[in-house]
Amino acid sequence: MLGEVLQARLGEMKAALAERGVAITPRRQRLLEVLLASDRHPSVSEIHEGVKRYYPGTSLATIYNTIELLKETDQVLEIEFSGASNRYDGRIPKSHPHLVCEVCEKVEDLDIGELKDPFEDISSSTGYRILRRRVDYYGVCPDCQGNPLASAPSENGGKSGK
Amino acid sequence: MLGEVLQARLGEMKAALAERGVAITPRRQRLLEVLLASDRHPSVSEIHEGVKRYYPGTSLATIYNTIELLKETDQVLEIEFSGASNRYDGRIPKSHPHLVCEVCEKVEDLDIGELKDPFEDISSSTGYRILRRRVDYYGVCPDCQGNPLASAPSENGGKSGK
DNA sequence: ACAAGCTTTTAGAATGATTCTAATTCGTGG
DNA sequence: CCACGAATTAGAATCATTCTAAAAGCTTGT
Repeated sequence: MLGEVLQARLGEMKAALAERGVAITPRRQRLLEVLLASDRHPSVSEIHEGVKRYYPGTSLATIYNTIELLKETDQVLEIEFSGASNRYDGRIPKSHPHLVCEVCEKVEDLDIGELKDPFEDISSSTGYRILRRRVDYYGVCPDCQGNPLASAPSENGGKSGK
Repeated sequence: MLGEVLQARLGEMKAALAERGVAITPRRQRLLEVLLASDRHPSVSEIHEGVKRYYPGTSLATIYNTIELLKETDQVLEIEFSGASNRYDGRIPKSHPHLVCEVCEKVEDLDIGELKDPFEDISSSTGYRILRRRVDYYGVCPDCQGNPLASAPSENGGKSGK
């Protein structure tokens, strides 16, 4: 179960998709729930695993397709990485800062009281039409500082080794 | 020719590499010059092209290898993209904000008077050891707002279509 | 000049995330 | 029950990046 804040988000996402003219199929419903259930900023393959637990035959392409729809409707925030899988935030789809551990690849929300969003300033001083912002801090989380391999997601110490 | 500020940077980069114990080979010298000569935040393949003009047989692997050395010595800032090539800033290797045009894939430095770098604050409030920061704004540059295809780097409108 | 032992470079294969394609299946309205 | 568009699938294709093994280049000591 999701809790009422997340239930509200689920409703928003479904409404946005419906508005866009696409069906909320069982797989998509499940995908949204998996996305919202985790605060880990899941990757496509983590979401795939979660959906497959209910709908075993589900193809990866379905996850990519639906994520694309969510991006188009501004219902998910994509956090891109070049050497590893992208990560997704369905709980808070608008730009906000993250903390990324380079050892265990954890991605956390960083709560700092609205750092004076200079969207408008930047837009007017540069002439750009600003669509989104990325503010992320990269480092080593407390858990990984003592035992660098303890929380590693794979046998190679956390580097995805694309 | 590079101008004296960039000459100084070139010297720093070479010193850092030498300190690290690697040779400044002709190819590497040229690579550094190519990297510094452009304010376009070149990709690996752009750098490759620039080096090949002087040393035609140069392999892509050499560029990747040397970029890796520069990263290890904090002499280049890597700006990662998941659906396109990474971009590199050799002129200002420490974290600083950028403006990214999603149409023509231009990457520009954004000069806003040091936005109160909260490295220490974040470090102490979260326990993370912060290594670097990413602050980038994504949008559409003035050139691309009128004629969306005019500045497209490829025939598909700027999407690299990985 | 030569050989040993290093670093650098190379070509090509391997990897892995993402996207594309064509075919199949599903669901709904008639 | 059928037709039609949307959703889904398996697998191929793409592309940046990394890896590997071999070849080439330097440097030092003789």
